Formats: sequence, structure tokens, C-alpha cells
Amino acid sequence: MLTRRDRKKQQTKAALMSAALRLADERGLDHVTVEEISEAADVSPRTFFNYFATKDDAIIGEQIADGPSVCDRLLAVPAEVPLIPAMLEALAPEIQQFQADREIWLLRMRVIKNNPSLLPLLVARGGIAERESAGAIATRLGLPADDYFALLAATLTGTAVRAAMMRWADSEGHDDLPQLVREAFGVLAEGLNTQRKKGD
Amino acid sequence: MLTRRDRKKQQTKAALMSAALRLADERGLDHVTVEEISEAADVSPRTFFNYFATKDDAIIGEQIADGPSVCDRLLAVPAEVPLIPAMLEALAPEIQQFQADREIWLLRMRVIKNNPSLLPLLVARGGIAERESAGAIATRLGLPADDYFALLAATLTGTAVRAAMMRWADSEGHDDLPQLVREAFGVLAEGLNTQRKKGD
DNA sequence: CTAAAAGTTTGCAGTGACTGCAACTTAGTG
DNA sequence: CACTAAGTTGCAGTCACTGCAAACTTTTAG
Repeated sequence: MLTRRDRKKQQTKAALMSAALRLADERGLDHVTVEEISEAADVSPRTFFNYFATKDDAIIGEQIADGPSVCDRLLAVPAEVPLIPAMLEALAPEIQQFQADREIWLLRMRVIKNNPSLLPLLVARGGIAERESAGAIATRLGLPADDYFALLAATLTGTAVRAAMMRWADSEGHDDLPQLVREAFGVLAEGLNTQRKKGD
Repeated sequence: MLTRRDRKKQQTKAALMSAALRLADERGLDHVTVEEISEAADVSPRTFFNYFATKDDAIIGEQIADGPSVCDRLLAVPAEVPLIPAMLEALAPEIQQFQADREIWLLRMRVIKNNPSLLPLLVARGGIAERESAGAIATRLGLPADDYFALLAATLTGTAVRAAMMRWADSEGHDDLPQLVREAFGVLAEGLNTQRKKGD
């Protein structure tokens, strides 16, 4: 059940995130202090740290999916489906989420682009999800859980999604995100094919 | 010319790095202060920051190659050579360097493993090199400089190398590093091939 | 309705990373 | 031996972040 308390917490968290994004966008991340962010969200600085471990976290947010994770969804797709289509299907809800939170994500990507020190964190966050997915991919392919290829495939999908997001943000959201992701995977498959031909 | 001054600088830098690694290995990164590291290297804390922008930098080091970069070497390999062998060749000197600095790298990887907060930085550092390589790969394949596939391929090689390094470190240096890297690339090519068959 | 329990916010005091500046010391140069 | 350029250091200051305990608010139970 969602009590009033919980609702208020969500509100506060959203306020902090959005204040952090807005201010960082206006002035650049290192010209914004936690104090100012808290001020803008109308809570004490100490409270800020009850919600986020670091200032950067307030910008990046936490990729928490309420429902089943990419990982779960990937395992749910029938095993006959080839990896790339399966991955696309498992990713679909996430992508919809990005579009639903369109404003925030466009802003977030812009801030990250203008403050490259944030990129490591973004990549690292993706990396966690990727490592989980790697296990699921391995299962699908009947490989041991810590298989090289599974890890590489997972990394690749993460990179593809990130590249698509960047491109989407660069177009200021004019491009169609699902289309861009499909394109990234398509280019990938095609490129790998080309590579195989040249390599053989 | 390499004056005494320069030699001293190198010494100091090495001393700081090695002190940072040793202490972080013994006590864990956040139980070591910059003051203690400087103390151990026998310089003032202020001097530490003349050498490294952040504490973490002293652990990760800066992947500075004196000679030509991976990027340059990749372009030097004849265009007929397929991408993966070309990449292996371009990477060879780096790998030798890792082996030459064997002790430091094994220690470094152990510290990173035990202090995951460092991972983002390591990945980010790799990411810079990858983005450069992406350009070179694109050139080799006759693609535009910001091509999707080139970026994905570059990311993949970075991940392969990193995975090989991790495995090498896990074996405490008993495994043969060049062998592990070749294996990573091999598994990769093979896996992609399998995937193509399933996917068509 | 009320009092205790449980959860949340806040202030305070402290640690430690990191920076700019100016004084000081030392190595290279003519 | 100056003279200069480069490197080192101390100092004062800002800001991220933490633990603790007090104050406050919501929920729960009697």
C-alpha cells in the first residue's frame, strides 16, 4: 500500500532530482552545491543525503524498474527467438520508460554531455545491469554463467542502447528512440556480418 | 634530454602511486588518506595534488603510452588484414607493457576488485582510448568517423581486454596474458558466428 | 482519543578531498 | 656566481559527505 508518507518521499526525491538537473543544466555541475539543490527543493542539506549518497547520484538517478527486470524479461522470451530480437523485446519496456520520462531524460543526457565527469557513473550503472544480463544471456545460449561471450554480448547491448540514447538526445528528442535502438542493433548485426566475410 | 629534475619527478610519481596502491591494498581505499599516502612517499600532501588530480587517479594511473598509440598502430597495419587480427597486433605493445609492469598491474587490479568504486574510472579511461580507436576502425573499414559499428567494435575490444585483465589478475598472474586476450577475441569471433547462424 | 512506536527531518560537529595563492627551495644556464 | 625557471610547501578556504542525537510527524494500538 502507498501511504501518505511514501508519497511525500517520492515527491521530495523527485524535487531533489529535478532541482539538481535544472541547476546543473543552467550553471554547470561544479557551480552548483548540494546546499543550493536542497534549498531549491526546500529541504535541509542533510536531508539531501538521506536520499542520495552523492551529488552525482541525484543527477544520474537510480535505474530502478518496479516491474520485472530486463534480465527476467530476457529469460521469459522463448529460447528459439534469436538473441538480438529477444534482447529488443526484453528492452522494450525500458525504452518506453525513457520516452515516458522524456523531458527528464533529455535534460539528463544534456547535463551528462556537458559534464563528462558524470559519464563514468552512467556507464558503471549500465555495467551493473549488463553483468546481470550476461548471466541471462549465458543461460539462453546454454553457456556457463561467467562465459566470455555472454559478457561481451551484454556489454555490446548496453553500448548500443547508450549510443542510441546519445543520438536521441542530440536530436533533442526529435528522432524516434525505439527506431534508433533497432537501428543500432541492426547496424551491429550487419557490421558483424561484414566483418565475418572480410575475416574469413 | 632527461635531466635530474625529470628523473626526480618520475621517482616521486612512482613513489606516490606505489604508496597509494600498497596502502589501499592493506587497508581498503577509504581507510587511507591523501596525507598518509604523501607521508609514505615523503612529500607534502599539497605536492600529491601536483601529480594527481584526485586520490583515485593515483591508484588507476594514467594509461600514457610514450610511443605511438593503439590508434596509430591500428592505422599502420595493412588494410587487408581483417579487423580482429589487426586489433591484436595493435594491442600487442600495450599487453607487453602490462606484463612488464606485472607486479603493479596485478596489485592494481586487486585493489580495483576490492574497491568497486574505482571501476567506473577504469572503464572511463578505457572509454577514452576506445573512442579514439573507433575513429581508426572507421577509417580502416571506409566508414564515416562517427559510425555506429565502429564505436561498438571499439567498445567490444575494450571490454575483451578488460575481461582478459580481470581473469589474469584472478589467476594471480599465473595465466598467460596474451593468450587470454587472444582467447577473448577468439571466443568473441566464434560466438558472433554462432549468433549469426541462429539469427538468420 | 491518546500514548507509545516507528519513521523522517534537521542541526551540529567533524573528517577529508581538493584549490588558489604566495613564499620558499632547488636545479639548470650563461 | 648570479639569474631564472621549475618544483615544493604551508595556509586558508570551500564543499562533499558522515555519525549522532534531538525534534518532529505519521502510524499503530490500546
